[in-house]
Amino acid sequence: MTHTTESARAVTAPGPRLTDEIGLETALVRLSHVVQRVFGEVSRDHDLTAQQAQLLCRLVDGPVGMADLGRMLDLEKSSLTGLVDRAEKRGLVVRTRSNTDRRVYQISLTSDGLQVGTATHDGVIARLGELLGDIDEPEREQLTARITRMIAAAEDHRR
Amino acid sequence: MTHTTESARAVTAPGPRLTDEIGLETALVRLSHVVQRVFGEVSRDHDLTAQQAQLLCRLVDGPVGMADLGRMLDLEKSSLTGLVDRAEKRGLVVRTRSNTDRRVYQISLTSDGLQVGTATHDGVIARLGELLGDIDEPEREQLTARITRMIAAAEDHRR
DNA sequence: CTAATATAGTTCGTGTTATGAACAGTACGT
DNA sequence: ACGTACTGTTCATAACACGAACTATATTAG
Repeated sequence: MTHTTESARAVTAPGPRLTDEIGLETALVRLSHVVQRVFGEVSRDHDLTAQQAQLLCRLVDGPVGMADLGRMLDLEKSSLTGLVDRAEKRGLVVRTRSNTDRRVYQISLTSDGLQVGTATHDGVIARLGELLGDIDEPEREQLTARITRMIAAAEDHRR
Repeated sequence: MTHTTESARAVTAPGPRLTDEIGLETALVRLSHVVQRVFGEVSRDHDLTAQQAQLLCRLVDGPVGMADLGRMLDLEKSSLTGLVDRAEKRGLVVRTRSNTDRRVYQISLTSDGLQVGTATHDGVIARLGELLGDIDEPEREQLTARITRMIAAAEDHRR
């Protein structure tokens, strides 16, 4: 039987495989990393953290309550409170009590937030467009469809 | 002329567009988010943070120096020091001085690290496979090729 | 060979991100 | 009116990430 706690010894690798020939799933992981990096770089250009930028991007289509926002961003409510706090302190975002349900705060962009949010959003889209390079319309649509299906599957899996 | 600093007023959105019909670039952002979430969930199942899991996954093919690791993970060296410190404290990873260059530390997995690293890796791949659903070989290859090209483009862009 | 420079990592101080538990207020069904 | 569910905050804690300053080793120039 194997024991879980090992002495701190290095273990030599089986075979140092080079970067060639990666599978689709691995490619997806790498791609995700690339997208995150792009997001981070563009955000930094606008003096935002990646998370703040994500937040702003989710608000450009209109105010959203904390709970919905938490679901969108996959954050615990306490995490979101902090994120919104900092964004509010920077004047990017405002909390407004809902009229219909006095528990909920509607989070909306200030005009500063809208400006920097759309700028970041557009920047990210543009950079991703560059990375995509030349891609004809059929492939673009097929790709979009495939990804959309994956996202839907992930959404399903969440119940 | 517009001034950068605005009073903290909410700005009403132009048009609350629903989730239908998103562009490819946006789909990529969402997909990236999904992949990150999967990574986080699987990591948590193995009592790892997403970053620790990323670290381990980068080491399964053999030891890597801190500098290379930093480039792989896109981390400043000071950030990486902390990440490796915590991983080492958990017995997942070991630092070994290189024989040829006595400045560099080779980071290698312990057998614990190898085990949990491959388990996490396999888990992520499996979950992504589920999300991909049925996909015939030609499309799979086309998709892999497209993504690989994007990754290469990103690598290029970094100089 | 020595001096200058570059590279590998760490340490330290600071700020951000993320979580869970405990809590307060509001809505809603019975 | 009561219990329950939901919305959001506070608090304590930990991981994460960065830049500047620093040590030590390697490399290059003269």
